[in-house]
Amino acid sequence: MGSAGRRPSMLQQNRLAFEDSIMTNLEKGNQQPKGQEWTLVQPSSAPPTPERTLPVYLSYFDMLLTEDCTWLSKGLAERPEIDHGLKTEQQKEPEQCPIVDSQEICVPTELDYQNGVHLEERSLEQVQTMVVGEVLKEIETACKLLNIAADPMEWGVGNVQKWILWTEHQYRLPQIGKSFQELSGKDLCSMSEEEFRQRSPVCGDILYAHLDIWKSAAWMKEKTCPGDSRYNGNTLLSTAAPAGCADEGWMDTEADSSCSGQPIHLWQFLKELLLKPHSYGRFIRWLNKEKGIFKIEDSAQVARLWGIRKNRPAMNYDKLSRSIRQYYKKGIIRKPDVSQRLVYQFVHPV
DNA sequence: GACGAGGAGTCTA
DNA sequence: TAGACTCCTCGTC
Repeated sequence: MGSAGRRPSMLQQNRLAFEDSIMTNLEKGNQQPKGQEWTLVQPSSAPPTPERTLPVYLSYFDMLLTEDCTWLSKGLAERPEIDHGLKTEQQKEPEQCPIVDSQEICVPTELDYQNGVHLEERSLEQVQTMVVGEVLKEIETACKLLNIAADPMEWGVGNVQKWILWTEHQYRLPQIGKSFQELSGKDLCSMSEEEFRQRSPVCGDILYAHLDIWKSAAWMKEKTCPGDSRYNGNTLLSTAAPAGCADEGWMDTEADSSCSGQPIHLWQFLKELLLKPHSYGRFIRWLNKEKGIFKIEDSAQVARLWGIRKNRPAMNYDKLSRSIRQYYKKGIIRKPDVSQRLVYQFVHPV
């Protein structure tokens, strides 16, 4: 990767190695477990669901790689007169390259326009960069949700189980947590793919691939200069404040538990879920964000996520709702004026 | 049956 | 000790 004649910096080399790792493992992670069938996920305007995030990324990648990039490079080679048009278009939409330094990755040089191969490489880089950014955001979200470190080497036995439970849930893998009981993050990281397969013949290799993505992300983070934000689609790799601390207005100033380092409260957790409608909108969503009114769409899933977060496998909605009702007295949550089932309201939305 | 409300005891950081 | 978990009863839809 990278244009000829320019020597990549150390940071670039790290980034490229990381991208390779991500792309390789995404393909592995996209495999379906033996005996299970995944429905084909078509790239569409619909937001990725939690269960299908990686397949969606890969579908986008496949589509762009096999169709768009080929068409683009061929077309440009044959019709040099449209080159400038493309350049203008790319400059118009920098948000399509949301992660990396635009000078180095997003904006092709004149030489690139004269060489379709180079352009194809750059298009591939852009797609990879986009995919990597989304994966990093996913990891960041998971870290917040599970309250675990981004680096698997730092995980204790409980954290490993949380991560496995989350991965099972996220990618609809069969239950394999028992096969990896009493393993710390270090133990997990020292295992080979073969050892993963031995512990879980059905999807050990997939779990290994997902772990490798996390390891790669942690490695990249370690190599990245403090404060460098070129990879933080939000903030995973930045030493600045976490993403949730700055965006989305009133919610994050209080709700994001990762900002405070304090044990998370249920009301904070609910706000965190509400903050990620693209991931959890099917489970919990705003009815009226200004008034703080929200509805739990899938009570079992919300309870399950809360149970994972708090390491309470026996959590259910009955218990979760009891905790919510405790907030009535404290003036944190109440039932809306027009009471509806599974609908609650934050007392102080602003 | 699922959900909502609330009492009361227990656990845990 | 506060907050959350757990179990329980009772009422409503």
